[in-house]
Amino acid sequence: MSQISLTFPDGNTKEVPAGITPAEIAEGISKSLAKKAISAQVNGAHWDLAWPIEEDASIAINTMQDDEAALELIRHDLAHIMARAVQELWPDVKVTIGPVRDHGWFYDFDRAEPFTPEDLGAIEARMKEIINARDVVKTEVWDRDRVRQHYIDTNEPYKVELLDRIPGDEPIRMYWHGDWQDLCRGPHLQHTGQVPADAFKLMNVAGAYWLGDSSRPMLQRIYGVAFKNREALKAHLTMLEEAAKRDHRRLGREMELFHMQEEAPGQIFWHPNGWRIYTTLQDYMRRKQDADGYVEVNTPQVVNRNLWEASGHWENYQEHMFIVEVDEEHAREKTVNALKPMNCPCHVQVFNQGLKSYRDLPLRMAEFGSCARYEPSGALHGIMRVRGFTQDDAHIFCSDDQIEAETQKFIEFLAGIYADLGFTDWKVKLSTRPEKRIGSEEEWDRVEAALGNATKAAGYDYTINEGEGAFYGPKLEFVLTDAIGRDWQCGTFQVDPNLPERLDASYIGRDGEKHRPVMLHRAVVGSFERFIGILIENYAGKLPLWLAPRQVVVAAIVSDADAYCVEVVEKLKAAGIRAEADLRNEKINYKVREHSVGKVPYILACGMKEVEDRTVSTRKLGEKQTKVQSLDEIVAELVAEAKAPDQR
RNA sequence: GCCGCAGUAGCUCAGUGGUAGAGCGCACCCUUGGUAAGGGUGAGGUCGGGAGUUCAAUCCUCCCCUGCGGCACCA
Repeated sequence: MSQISLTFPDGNTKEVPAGITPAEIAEGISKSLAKKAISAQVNGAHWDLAWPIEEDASIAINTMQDDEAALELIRHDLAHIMARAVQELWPDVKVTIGPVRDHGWFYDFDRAEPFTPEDLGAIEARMKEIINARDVVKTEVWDRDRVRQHYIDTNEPYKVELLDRIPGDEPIRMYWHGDWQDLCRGPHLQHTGQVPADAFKLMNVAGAYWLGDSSRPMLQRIYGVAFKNREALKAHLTMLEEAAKRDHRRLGREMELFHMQEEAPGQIFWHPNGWRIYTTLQDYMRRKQDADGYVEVNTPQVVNRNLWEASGHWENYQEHMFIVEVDEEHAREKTVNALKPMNCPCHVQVFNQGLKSYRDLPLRMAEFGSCARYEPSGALHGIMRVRGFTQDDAHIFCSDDQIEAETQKFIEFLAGIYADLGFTDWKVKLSTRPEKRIGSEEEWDRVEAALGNATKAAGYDYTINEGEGAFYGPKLEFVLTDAIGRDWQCGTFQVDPNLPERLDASYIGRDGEKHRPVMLHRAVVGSFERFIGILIENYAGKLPLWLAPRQVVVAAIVSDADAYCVEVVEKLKAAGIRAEADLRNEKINYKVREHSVGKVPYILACGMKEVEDRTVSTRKLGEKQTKVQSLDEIVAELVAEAKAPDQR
């Protein structure tokens, strides 16, 4: 038998017979390691203890102390255990796939009846029985035809299809625990009892298309979460509760920011508090844009079909457009219009007025453009995904050789805004040429390189989103990570030579000839509606003072202090602070609680002591202790803190 | 759009084949209270919309709308 050389984590090497398994290696090291071992890393790959090693390799034995390997195995095996439990309870259910994901796993089933919450309880109970049975996991490599015949015989059509999708040269592994069998690439634990029985939970059932394809059957997906121990599971469930508390739909109600109702699905009724956030953010963006060389325009909402046909939207985007037909009294035919889903065609119309010179470029045309898109009903989500929204949109008309410089300028612009708004953790993705595209390979090469180079020049790294660009050009996407680790794609930057062509935009070059400009579509926050939702959730409603709709409530402790409270409010208002008095016949405890729930950043309480000393008792949101300050002191402090970041 | 679940007072929710309840909020009264809910009284609902079954429907059936969780979508 041939020998192979294994390298251990400590750098030692050992000659062993080819075909040795990690289980045997662990056994050779120590009895206790053999007992604790759960899997191995072989040349960096996650390796089942039972898989033979046939060539020279580096090897490390994993135990339950190795979090990544342990969680992977626990979650993966739970997917199989759940599938087995389901088939034991309902033998006619067809199994499909069940990958590890996020904090757990999911498994998709084909079953005529929907799973109910009671079913989930039954499945969970059955899973615990399987775990307690400590069934040994067995593995065998089968040849392809045998697997296919097996799944034809057992009437598992999805497995047959999966089998056919496995590349021809990969070994096909069959696993068992108990009598239950599955096709799976592994690795696995050694027996079901290694899975902690009290550290998982089935969360919910949802529909999911087979292979993610909306033309394929809808399956039922059961989601589960799993951890190494019960404490970790509990911590996760607590985290979910905390996340639910910062849900912008809930905070939107508690802070009286907005509401939505069924007469206008996907559109927002902004209340005074919410609209204050909106206009504050928009004012800030306008100042930033003005300072960065943009000109602001405003264009029509309802635009005739002719323009959408010329731009290509009528052909490619019509299903997402609100169509407005108007019977004009004297017209022979109805005129057909659409609410604009995007601003770009209108901006080209502005550009096309009058002859443009190369001296006018780059022309940075901005609009807080109100758009309407008929989003699929299932996509709507609070104020994050809506049918009526306003973008911080702009189009930069420029020549080819200005693309790179404009890209870099934009990234620097965006970075400053994200920092001002409290987001320092964000990344750049470069989406490259898709399969269906226009333009030459040389053009794509050049423009993709321009975007990549500009990103680096601005001081940022990027990852590639292969094939995710628009059909007319590549794009950059800016994804920010919020306070609880969720990613949101907000900023975008797209190179578009297509629309100027379609809408016949041109400028006169230095050579006196007509040239075609390129358009750079760009946005920083994306839609104000969605971005405000992100801000609310990121800050859990505790917005920085400059964005907070109600900045200060002056609360009377006794009614004899009412007049003084009003005086304090007037003084704050005169200094530009958004302040109101709370003179209601309630105890200070009640007022403090209510305004804390309403996320008011500062409560200034005033009783007779404050009246006599002309002071206030300041309580900052989220803090328990209070501070007695003179009127002048608190006004000065608040004025300083309430300044927008660009005005400090 | 697809699968599943849900829709009862402003909010959170309970409930029943015989025209409905709680807590909070709201109004009024008492209380003037020192930093996260003081007490009392009262008002408030076409039980999402439509059709059907029934002597009778908020409750059962069907259709629609909206929301929620996913999936798909996000030229």
